[in-house]
Amino acid sequence: MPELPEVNTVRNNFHLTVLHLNIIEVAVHDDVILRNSSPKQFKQTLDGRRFVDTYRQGKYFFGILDNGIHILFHLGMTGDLIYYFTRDDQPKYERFRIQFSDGMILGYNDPRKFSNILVIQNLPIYLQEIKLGPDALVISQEEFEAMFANRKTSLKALLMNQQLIAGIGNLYADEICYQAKIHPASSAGALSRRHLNVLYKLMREILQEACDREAYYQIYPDNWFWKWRSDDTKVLKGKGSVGKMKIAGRTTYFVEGYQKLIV
DNA sequence: TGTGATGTTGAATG
DNA sequence: GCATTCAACATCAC
Repeated sequence: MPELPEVNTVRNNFHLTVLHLNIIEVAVHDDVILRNSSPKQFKQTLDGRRFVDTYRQGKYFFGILDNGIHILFHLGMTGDLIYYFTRDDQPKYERFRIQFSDGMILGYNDPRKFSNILVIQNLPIYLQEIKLGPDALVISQEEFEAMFANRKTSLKALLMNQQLIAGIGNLYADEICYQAKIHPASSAGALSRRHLNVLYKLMREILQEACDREAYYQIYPDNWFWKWRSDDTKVLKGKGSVGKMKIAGRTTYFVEGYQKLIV
């Protein structure tokens, strides 16, 4: 689920549903994803409070309580926030739930339990500790271009490095490389100003478009890569065959020939 | 039955 | 200290 557009959508929904509502009950079913608090501490932190605002940087989404404490909801690979009213609708892999004064329940669902739920006293210090880079929709073109200087790593690894630029994961990295017609294994430091210009523009376009469509894949534009990458008999045939390889430890799809390898 | 999965991290290496 | 790579994390679904 969760790269920048997905997390942004989670944030928007959070605003539309539970912001400013009083928290009346918190229940923890599986505490593995609570990385710096016990279930008891977690409950005490939330009980009787309200979320009054949120903050998102890359894939890091924070709910801000009325006493200034931040709760990080990092969704990992499979985390999601589900809203419901009756127990029948409780999601199958709910790890904890927060009930609000209007009866709405926020269920935190995460089959794979790679989520990180943290209680954070001081947001700036935390962000500094994890050295989180600027959000991909906020970073300036100058900052973006400067990241690439003298980098030995691959384009894809750079795009997915959250300490350099926050928000891009495996799927959107492939999409950006495809639309830019640049091979994801290209050497980051070897890209020209022109390449970087195209990459920056496309990165913003793709992420913004995905945010606008609320990360709802089915209504993404037809010419996007993700739709066809597993089916090279169709749209991509005229461009080349779809290649698959591991880059930066992740399965990577690209179109041979069409995406130029720059080294 | 194996394999891979939209992420991060800490250890290991250079 | 910095840059980079990669196994490990825990579990489900095809």
